[in-house]
Amino acid sequence: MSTPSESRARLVATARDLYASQGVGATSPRQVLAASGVGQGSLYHHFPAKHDLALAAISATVADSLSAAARELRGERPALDRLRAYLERPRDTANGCRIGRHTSDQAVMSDAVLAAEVGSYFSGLVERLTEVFVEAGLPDGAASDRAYAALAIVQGGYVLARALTDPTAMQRAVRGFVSLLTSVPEETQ
Amino acid sequence: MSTPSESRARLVATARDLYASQGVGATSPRQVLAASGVGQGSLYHHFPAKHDLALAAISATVADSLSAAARELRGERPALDRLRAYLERPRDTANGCRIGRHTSDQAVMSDAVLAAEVGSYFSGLVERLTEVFVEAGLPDGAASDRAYAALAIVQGGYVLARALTDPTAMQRAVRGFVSLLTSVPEETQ
DNA sequence: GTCTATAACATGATAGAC
DNA sequence: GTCTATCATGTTATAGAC
Repeated sequence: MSTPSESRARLVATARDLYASQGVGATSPRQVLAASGVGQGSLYHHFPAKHDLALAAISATVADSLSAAARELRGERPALDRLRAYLERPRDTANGCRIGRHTSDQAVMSDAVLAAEVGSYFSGLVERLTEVFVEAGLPDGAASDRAYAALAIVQGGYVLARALTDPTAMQRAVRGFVSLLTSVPEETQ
Repeated sequence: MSTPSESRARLVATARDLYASQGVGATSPRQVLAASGVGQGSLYHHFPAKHDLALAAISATVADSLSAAARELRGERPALDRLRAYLERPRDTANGCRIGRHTSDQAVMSDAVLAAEVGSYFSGLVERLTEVFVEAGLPDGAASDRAYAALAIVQGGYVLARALTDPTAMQRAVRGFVSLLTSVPEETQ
């Protein structure tokens, strides 16, 4: 950030897009160059190695996605309404989760720094979701389990939608989960 | 299958292992050669292109996993007991789902034949799971939604366990889901 | 059916001028 | 900070002998 150059910003933005649609391992520095219109020398000036570009792109996406989720999950409405809105929000099922997809990407998971970045996204989400279930009246242990389940529904929904090339797969999974949540008797909520 | 050679079988077995731990895109033919101990000429004799080896390996894994799941999900015990056993079965959370992980693998998803193979795995599982929920007394629509949810829990559980490098993440997600299933009043089951 | 050699190209990165 | 040129290595095959 010493010199917030235009090229650097374009490289990161382009990398984020390509990583979202192709993954990190399948995206070469050359592809980022071509798509961003920036020259070869610039890339290696700002990002000495592929790792550095990946770190900049992934951590920016993690930060954006985490703060968006935090915004959605707090608010005035009842806790379970916010949760439901979060689960039912439209998602880019064609590409899968921008962060979650990296769990199958060797280029990310074999790099301890990048893998930690992915981990921080999910531990952040687990925290937010657990808070919501605690606010809804669940004891800590049950709230935590349910937070993991809610997150798994979303991540698994992406997998199903991609595998079946059917965006409604995500909606069905969410509906199947939400219908259980809302039909549970008050005292066990 | 015209000539069931030893080399061919070893190549497929090695490819299946490497695909499970690294993905398809990140696994080069050379790596398969080295790990299998087979020579270069043999590979390209049996599998003219990388696609052909990938198809053989993926379809074998799909067939195995599907028939294992079908075996687990039918039987004498009550439907929801079988479902619960299926969800709680130990899984290789270190590597993720052997098939599900391919939904983030460009080498697989950009190849229509390989992508269809992945799709057939999930549509098969959805069918089996829907049957179980129908048997448990749910109307068709709700049974289908719940099948998608159950599958998403498993696939999402893999993603969480990998991201957090914590095998218990899968168990928590499953527990959060199963606790909802079993606390729902009889008439809505 | 298996071997060795090698081709054609992409990848990740460096060198040095401007 | 950006450019062009180039490099060593890996990848996906092909060729042709055995």
